[in-house]
Amino acid sequence: MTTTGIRAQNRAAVMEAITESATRQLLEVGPTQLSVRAVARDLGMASSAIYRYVRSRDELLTILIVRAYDDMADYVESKALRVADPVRRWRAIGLTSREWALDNPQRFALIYGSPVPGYAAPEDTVGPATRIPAVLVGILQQAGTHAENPAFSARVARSLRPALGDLRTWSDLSTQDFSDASFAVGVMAWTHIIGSISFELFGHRHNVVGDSAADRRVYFTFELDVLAGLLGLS
Amino acid sequence: MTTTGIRAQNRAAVMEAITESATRQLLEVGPTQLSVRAVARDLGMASSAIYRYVRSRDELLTILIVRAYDDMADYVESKALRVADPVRRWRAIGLTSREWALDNPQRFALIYGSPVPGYAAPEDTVGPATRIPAVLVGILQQAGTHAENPAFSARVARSLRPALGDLRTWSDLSTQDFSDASFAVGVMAWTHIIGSISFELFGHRHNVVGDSAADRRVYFTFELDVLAGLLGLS
DNA sequence: AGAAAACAAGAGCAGTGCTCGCATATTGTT
DNA sequence: AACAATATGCGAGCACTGCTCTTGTTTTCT
Repeated sequence: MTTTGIRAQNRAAVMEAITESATRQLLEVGPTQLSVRAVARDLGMASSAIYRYVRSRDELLTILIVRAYDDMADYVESKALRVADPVRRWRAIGLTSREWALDNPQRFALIYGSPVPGYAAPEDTVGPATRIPAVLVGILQQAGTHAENPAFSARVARSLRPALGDLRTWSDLSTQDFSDASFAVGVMAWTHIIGSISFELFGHRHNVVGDSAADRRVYFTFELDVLAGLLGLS
Repeated sequence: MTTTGIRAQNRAAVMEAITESATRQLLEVGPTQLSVRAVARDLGMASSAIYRYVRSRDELLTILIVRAYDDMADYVESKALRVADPVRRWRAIGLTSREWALDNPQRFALIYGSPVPGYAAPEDTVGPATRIPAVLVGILQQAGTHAENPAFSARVARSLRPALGDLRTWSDLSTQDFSDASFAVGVMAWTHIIGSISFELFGHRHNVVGDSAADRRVYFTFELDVLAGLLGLS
């Protein structure tokens, strides 16, 4: 095994130190101001040495993106999977997602704000990015097909179904436990959670919802309840 | 009048040339890569001369932000205000907002993505930013209080009302034409429009909704219809 | 006409991402 | 054990960035 080699061990340690220092800088100055040279200074090594471990600044940001997705999913799962009731689990997903975002605004902006690298979302990110939505899918499966609102179930059957992605990507269960309508509304619900948090974090709630933390939380909870109705959970 | 002075005229012309060149660069390379020096090069002037017209790079970005808000509102208003029927006007707001965003992804990211300057959203931006929501508020006023869904009207009266901003900021009409519940759901609707467009533009619809432009449009229209039901418009 | 203000240009500072050549230290192979 | 291949670290350097300061010129106001 090469893992016992001095070099391999050291490499892993340095790699960890780089991401750790970069994460710390990210929290302080934000994604746009994150500097490879500053990370090198922080670690006491030459700036050129960093490039032995990280191909470019964009690759460093990609690493931070993956870690942010995973950390957020860890946090949300640790709280939401405790509660079994579908409605309460749904609310837990929303509230803990928002909590994590308020505690890590720069990291939230990194993953859900405007993409900082050119445009390519590397494949490494899709797995961690879908962990929380996967929990939401589980709720909808558990709750059954109650989201079959006649108002749009006809529309779904007619034209929406072919526009949706493959449901089997998201679950091993048969599709009869998880209708297209539920999936369509579930995507809406997740979109709204992230959209609302983004609005709050990026300053678009000014003069719309009260500025206090309590007001913001009340309104967000209201949104979760409306969405629960849409999901057929209430 | 100083406007007839050679210098004042020239200053206005240079100012316009700067923002015009900056906008062009914004479309090409995005907000993060926008460079003051490149604008100066494009205009054939020394880089230091730009700072006679623009205090800093952030101020230049703020100018572009205001223009983006205004251009988007111009476009949406020019289409949506043509149709009188509330439901159709609502759909027009959503569809034309998305159209503008797809045609101007970098400018959309500039105003609705992660804030590029430190954190301060200058006061100059709140006016242009609320033009489209104001149209939406007009629809809700015209449609009356049909959004009084009993499911959450009680909740609104109980705890949500004090968390909302002052309605009078948004309209001259009396509040009896425009309930708190309508306002609360209206904010949700606008939040969702921007959130959904952001998801689509920033790559979060991968493997969720089909990749074709037609699929994306079908799903977005579905969202608009669901929201119309929420708004009490359908 | 002369003072005051506005403007343009260049040099320069401190910082950035990234590359290249060179020295050193650790590996794998004869 | 000796040697070659490889991995790592360092410093210099390139081209770029935002921004400031000084110097000289042009327009405006008194």
